[in-house]
Amino acid sequence: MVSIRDVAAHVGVSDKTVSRVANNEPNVSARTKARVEAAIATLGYVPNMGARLVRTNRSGVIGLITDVVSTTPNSVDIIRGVQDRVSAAKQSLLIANTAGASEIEQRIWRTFQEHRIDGVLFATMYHRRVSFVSRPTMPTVLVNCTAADEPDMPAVVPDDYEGGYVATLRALDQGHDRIGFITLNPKIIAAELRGKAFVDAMASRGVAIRPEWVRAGYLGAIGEERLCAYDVARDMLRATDRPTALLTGNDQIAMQCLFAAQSLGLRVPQDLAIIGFDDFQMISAQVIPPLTTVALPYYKIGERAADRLLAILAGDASEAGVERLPCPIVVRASG
Amino acid sequence: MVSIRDVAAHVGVSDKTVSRVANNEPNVSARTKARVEAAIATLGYVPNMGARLVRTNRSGVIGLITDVVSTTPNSVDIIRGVQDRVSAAKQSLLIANTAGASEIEQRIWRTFQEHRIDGVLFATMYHRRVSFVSRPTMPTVLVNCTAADEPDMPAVVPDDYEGGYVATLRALDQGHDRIGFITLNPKIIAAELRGKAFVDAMASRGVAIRPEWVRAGYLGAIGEERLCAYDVARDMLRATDRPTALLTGNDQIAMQCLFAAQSLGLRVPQDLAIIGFDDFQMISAQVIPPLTTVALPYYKIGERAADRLLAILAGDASEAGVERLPCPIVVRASG
DNA sequence: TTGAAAGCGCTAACAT
DNA sequence: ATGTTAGCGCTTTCAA
Repeated sequence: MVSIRDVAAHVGVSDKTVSRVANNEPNVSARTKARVEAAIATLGYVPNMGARLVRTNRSGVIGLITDVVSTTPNSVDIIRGVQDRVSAAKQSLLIANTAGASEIEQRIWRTFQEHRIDGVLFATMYHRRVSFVSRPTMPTVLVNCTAADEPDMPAVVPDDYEGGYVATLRALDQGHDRIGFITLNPKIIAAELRGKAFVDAMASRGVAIRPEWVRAGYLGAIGEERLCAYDVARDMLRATDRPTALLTGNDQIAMQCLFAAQSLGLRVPQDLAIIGFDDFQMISAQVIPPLTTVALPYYKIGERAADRLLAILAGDASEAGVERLPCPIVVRASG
Repeated sequence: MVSIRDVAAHVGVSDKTVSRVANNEPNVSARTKARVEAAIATLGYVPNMGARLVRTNRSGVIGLITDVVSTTPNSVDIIRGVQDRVSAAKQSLLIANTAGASEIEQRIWRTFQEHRIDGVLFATMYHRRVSFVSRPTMPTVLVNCTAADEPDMPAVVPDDYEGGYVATLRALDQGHDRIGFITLNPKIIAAELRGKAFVDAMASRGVAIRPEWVRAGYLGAIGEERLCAYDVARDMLRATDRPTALLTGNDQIAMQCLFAAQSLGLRVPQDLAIIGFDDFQMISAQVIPPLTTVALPYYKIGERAADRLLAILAGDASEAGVERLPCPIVVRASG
């Protein structure tokens, strides 16, 4: 590989001059600069980040840890958002995932140290609280999660409360007063927040909540749940005394509600309004009828998290605490 | 950061001895080795890959380029497969995506060179042919794609022909002889291969193909297609002379067929069998009824691609050519 | 504006 | 079995 020295020799200047040009430093005459740039181009010189790291102790690399599980491929948008911002800042992204196992997590932290990562983004695939075995030694921003023990740790999460509120208001504004809610596993933070928002929003309009119309769409513990929304929805909708609108914990639940409604001869949205959550477009946009749903702003979450980490690396001390991003409602045809 | 020299001083040996221990090289007495290891642990020494790279010209990093587009988040499994194999080999993964834009692709190749990547995996999110602006300078394995100009370039792709054949046989074996096919954009390689398989499999049993029952489920050019399978399926199924089984280009098409069937009062699979493709579980497993579908072996594709690249890096010259991985059929309830 | 010297953390190639 | 010397490609520091 051609090194800075080859370029220097080719032009007849010192290494340092080439270094200056390569790093866009001042104090190089326009003429020299042009000659060096020409040589760089003809020789195909590409700087060696490893060598640079050895001197500067800055790798130009940001690490991204995810806990991705095979069945939840939606939040790749987080990664896209991160990537776009990181590469705009001329940094690179080293990615690793824990697959949920903490021994793997240990290995990853080590790998990151070996590469002298500048900072870390720790992303979870659903909004939850995490606790660290050992506190990360490098600047870290949490993505889609918050730290159980350290509330001040920088984090970017969706505003699930707001999203739940907006969804409920949508149903209310459409004139519904018989509103059901088929939820996620209620132990998940997102479910908790959205549930609270549902209660508050209903109360704000003085509409009563019917407890028998609020049921979980999943069975089983976190990470091992099985979708049962179809049966739950059929059960709820078969009665003559039934809801006319259904809020749901995510688009998969909403999809099963669609099937349930159709199986009972109920037209959506005329006989029953259905509102999804997540805006997982592969489902929400392609189901019949397409879903009105609340979007989880994954791409923006990734962007913000990356920007905040970059700010911290640039020495901005003000970047502490949890940031909540709004969840805009996407109106399609289902409710 | 603590360096090899600190460890050496702490134990009272030379740098090189510590280096030997850190790299598991022979010719260190058990006693010295133990003492060095103890010092490494207490001082918290972590080797600096950058420095190592400068000497050895091996970064221990593999680059993964994807062309991921926001609407197709399924093939993340490729990434998981790659990651698992790469980290098993104690290498790291640098990820970047082109978002389809070739100027970005240029920048990425450069970034990879800056980090003196050992090798590259070039992954596409749907099976297609790619052509390179400039031939990659480092060892490369193609993932889910083949090179337009260089048939010998190592590549790992799904065996779409086999998958299409198996799907057709499934319908045939269930006793159907009125089989329709709602396809992907026919310009996509996968569609072409599966289409050929459909023709061949039907011929192998002497069952005639009805051209009016073979129609595209998408409208528009590659990358901008709009799903129209619902309308197409309804059109096909409304006639008295209608197919009793529907093969589909992917699970989204199959899902829309499900809605179409239900809207016409057709029961699946009793009145109409539907077979998906991809086994995108978020849909295939959660639709009512769950889909019988052909699985795209994304995880395995990732694993194999990584293994082949690692083999090449280890000096194995035999790793050339395209490898096709079987697409197993996953039998659920729809057909 | 430019360059010379030194050294970052590590390992290759030799000694010993 | 262990150590010495040199140098990878780069930047820092200081001098010219």
